[in-house]
Amino acid sequence: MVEYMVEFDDDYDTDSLESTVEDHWESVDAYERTKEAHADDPTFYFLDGPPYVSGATHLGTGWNKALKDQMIRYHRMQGHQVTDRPGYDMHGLPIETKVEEDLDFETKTDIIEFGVEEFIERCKEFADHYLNEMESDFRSLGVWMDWDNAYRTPTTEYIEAAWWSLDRIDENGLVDPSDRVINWCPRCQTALADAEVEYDDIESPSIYVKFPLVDDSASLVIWTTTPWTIPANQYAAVDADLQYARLTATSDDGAQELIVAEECVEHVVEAAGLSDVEVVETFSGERLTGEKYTHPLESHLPKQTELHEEDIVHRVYATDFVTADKTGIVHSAPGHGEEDYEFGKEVGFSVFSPVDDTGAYTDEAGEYAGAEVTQGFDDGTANALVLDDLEADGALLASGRTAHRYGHCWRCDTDIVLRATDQWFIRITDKQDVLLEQMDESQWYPQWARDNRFRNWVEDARDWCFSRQRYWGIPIPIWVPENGPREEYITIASAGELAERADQDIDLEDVDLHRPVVDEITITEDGRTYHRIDDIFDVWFESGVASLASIGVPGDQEDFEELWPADLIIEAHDQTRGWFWSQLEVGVAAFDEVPYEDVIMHGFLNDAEGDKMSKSVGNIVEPKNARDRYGVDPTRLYLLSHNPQGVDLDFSWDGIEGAQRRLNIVWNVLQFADQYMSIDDVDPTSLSVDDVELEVIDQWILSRMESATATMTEAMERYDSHEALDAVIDFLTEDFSRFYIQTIRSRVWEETESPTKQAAYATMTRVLTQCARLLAPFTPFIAEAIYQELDGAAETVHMLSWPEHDARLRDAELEAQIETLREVEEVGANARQQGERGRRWPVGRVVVSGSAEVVEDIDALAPILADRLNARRIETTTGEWEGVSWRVDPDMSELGPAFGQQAGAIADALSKLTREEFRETPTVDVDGESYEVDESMVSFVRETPEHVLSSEFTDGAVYVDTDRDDALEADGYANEIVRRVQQLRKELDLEIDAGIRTAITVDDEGVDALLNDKMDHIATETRSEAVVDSLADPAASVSETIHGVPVVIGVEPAA
RNA sequence: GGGCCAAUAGCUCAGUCAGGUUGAGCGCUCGGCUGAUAACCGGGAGGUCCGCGGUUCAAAUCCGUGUUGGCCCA
Repeated sequence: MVEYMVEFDDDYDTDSLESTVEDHWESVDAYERTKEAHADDPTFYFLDGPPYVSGATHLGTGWNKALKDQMIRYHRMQGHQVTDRPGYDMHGLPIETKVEEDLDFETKTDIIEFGVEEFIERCKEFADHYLNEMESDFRSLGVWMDWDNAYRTPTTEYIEAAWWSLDRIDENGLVDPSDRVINWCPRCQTALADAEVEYDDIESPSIYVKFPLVDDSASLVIWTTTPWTIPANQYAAVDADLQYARLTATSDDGAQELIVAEECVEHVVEAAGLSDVEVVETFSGERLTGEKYTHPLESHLPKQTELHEEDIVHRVYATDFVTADKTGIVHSAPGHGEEDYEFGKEVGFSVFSPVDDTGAYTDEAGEYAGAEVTQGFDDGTANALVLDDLEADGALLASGRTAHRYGHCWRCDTDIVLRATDQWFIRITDKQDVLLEQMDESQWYPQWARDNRFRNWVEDARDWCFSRQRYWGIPIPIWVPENGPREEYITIASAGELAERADQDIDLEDVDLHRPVVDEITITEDGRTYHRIDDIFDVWFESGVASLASIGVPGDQEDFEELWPADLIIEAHDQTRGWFWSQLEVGVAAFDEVPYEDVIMHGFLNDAEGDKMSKSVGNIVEPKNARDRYGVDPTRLYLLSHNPQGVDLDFSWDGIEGAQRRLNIVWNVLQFADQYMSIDDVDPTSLSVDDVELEVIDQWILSRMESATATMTEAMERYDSHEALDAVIDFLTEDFSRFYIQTIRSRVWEETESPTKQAAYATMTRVLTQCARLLAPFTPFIAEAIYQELDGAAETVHMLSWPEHDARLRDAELEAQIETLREVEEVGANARQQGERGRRWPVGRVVVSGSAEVVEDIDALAPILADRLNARRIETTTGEWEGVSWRVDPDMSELGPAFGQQAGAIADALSKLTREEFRETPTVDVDGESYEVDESMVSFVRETPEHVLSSEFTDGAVYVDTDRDDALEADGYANEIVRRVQQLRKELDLEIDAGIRTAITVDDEGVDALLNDKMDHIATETRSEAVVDSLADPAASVSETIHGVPVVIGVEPAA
């Protein structure tokens, strides 16, 4: 017996198998050995996209990591030293808000009172906690990454990557301190990136407000859903080319003289309930430009009176953002609207934004100071106060409510406020041509993700506001002069540089560069003292530097030269606008280069109904649920069998169960080989297919394996990994288990040593050990088990190389022959079934008719076919079977082009003909018209003769002759008896090679006589040392009627 | 409101690029086979190829449009 290093159960028990394999990996340091094995190979920089560490992982994250693990393992096996540091995104507002919730905080003030240092410590603890949970989930899915060396955003290493990148971007002249309108969360008191704003339908005021013109008796009518922005109004916008109308009308408030877009008159009349409407004149928007108006709330807003004095304020401007919607005139508040702001800047407005960080009006808002700016209607809020005054002052033409989409903070759901604030920007729009060019340098799988989705996004890109007014993040390394201006800022590229230039002593070994520590550091140069700005980085900027941080840049410039940019990244399609983008932005802004070469963009894992998995719905499947129920390999097989390129996956437990079933077959195949080699005391490592006499079926399975290997390699190279996985699983189940193993059973069941057995063992060993390697990237546990069971020379299968294609073993002709054989077998089985002839009962002959090729193939393989169909003889003929009649089968693909609309009717007529009739007169009459049909437009199908059962296949037909004689009957009865004895052996739980004594009583003289000659055969097949008339006290027995003949069988173990 | 992706058997998916009577696996059902197998083999039932319109002799496939779901954006 061979001593195996690792012992496995006979059954496919994933729990025990996986823990056995894990123990083995640990005991031999399999992961470390694997990396060592590739230490001198060419490098391959795989970059892990860092998942965000808050809350539990769901199986979609598991899918992502399984895909990564699969590619890492594959590239290693292909001879690469693969970078495999996992990453974690640990900073940011989500964690801050969770910690705030834990501490019952309401606002930022609470944090300051609590102490920033302590708060940051809590955030770190929170992040570490979830990091550990996630890591354990990932590891439990068999993912091999460098867990002890993960890159994490709060480390000094990572912070330096961000600092260094910003410094580079600044050198490129793209850093821009600027006040701009941004999304602001009043609760979190910070700017939000566009990506951090979520939209929902809410109800808001919908109001029509009159702006009385100064040099005209009419009023402009504007429409808005944000009454609170009216106190900040500075101008009104129209479209120069749009037609506007002056109308007179009567409302509840009396006579009105109004100006709105001509197309909007009807709408306004209806909304305001106007009567006696008369359009006095129409004119282009151009004519309105320059008109001065009076702010409708001027009496409540001393600041507006002041602004009114400025010539440019409270005038009408022609802009390109006005459409003929609602009134066709837009009230513009540059402090609170992005387009309003951009245009206002061009004209030269000084921005007026009377809203503070908490979302309350400032003193500049006059009597409204302190009121809360929200989208609601509550008493005392800005909207309510403004509405009341507009109405009281007669400026409110109409007021209602409207449901529309409005943004809220992704973390705390607070309605966002658009507001102009001092922020820091990267002017990425300056680089748009480089962005597009570099985007095209990367290869995306699927390609449409790049050419449609991503391009669309990049073309619409806006400048990047990277500053955030929060705590838990990388501090922005910008120091500004104490008394301004902030445009004269300096940037710091590393901790070392900071230590050199700082006024304070900094212990580089020990310093934590987070707030508040870094806030205290000042720099004094040339007589000026600089203080750090309070802001931290947008977390997307952090993720954008991952390609640097994960290889230790800027500290490790050597790796930067050698590895960067990354060879491959793999994330889901939500990252088009996320990490794929933030990386491109940083890469281009800092280095004019895209930081990744290949991108696999996979889909989302949705629930069984196709709906998003979400915590609130409660339909989340966690990795450990799947692992506990079906095991890691089945879960991975299920996930990895799906297209990894852009397509969503609807989760199903049945799918995992199906995967488990397929692996069960793989396991059984291993057990089969293992069992017989053990009985024969054969050491699989001593066998080689080069040293045995291979039979044709052995050659075939080896050829098929090489074909599958080639298919896999080719599919993997274009990242169609699911096709690769399908190929090996298909090979193992369809070809190896269902065909090869079935075919060789009689060869290995023989008790004596034989060359044919050696050939089968050598073949099975070769197939299984190679498949262990082919399975390794996908189902690492069962792959290891197979390898250790049959070889085990290396510590782990995962350190071995991907199988190279062995052309010597390929035989395309033989594969085609067997393909034909299987087709013939299938239709033969079909014919047999029609004849109700069970497979234990042999038939006299099977005739195969078909093309010369089919006949040649079948002749070459006749013994195998005879065995599988249980037929005495296989006959072949290229001619036709006597008595077979033929009818005409029209070919629509030919008739269609030839006869157009008549094709259908012609086909109907043709199908009524026999072949003879057709050949005699190849014409049909349809609607009195006669059509001549060429024979190439039809084919002929067999009419089966009644006494022979037949079935057709592509290139021929199979006829099963069910005539029987005594010899055939004898074989049938013998097979039935053998089968029952085997069943009894099994019931007795005998060793597979144990001897027995068997008693057979047949209560039918004729059949009994027939069986006389078969007793030796029965004895051999059942390992019976003796077949006797009766046993006094059989250990097991069965009494049954076989084809109407009562039979009693008894079995006992041989002495 | 916009961009992208998807919709085919009860379920999960091929087939769509390149038009020619839709396939597989699972499930169901009937039968067969079995000393590797909780496995396997064969037959059968099961389809408005999401709807509508167009192009064409011919559309699951191409075009237009709508619906539903997903991702992203506004």
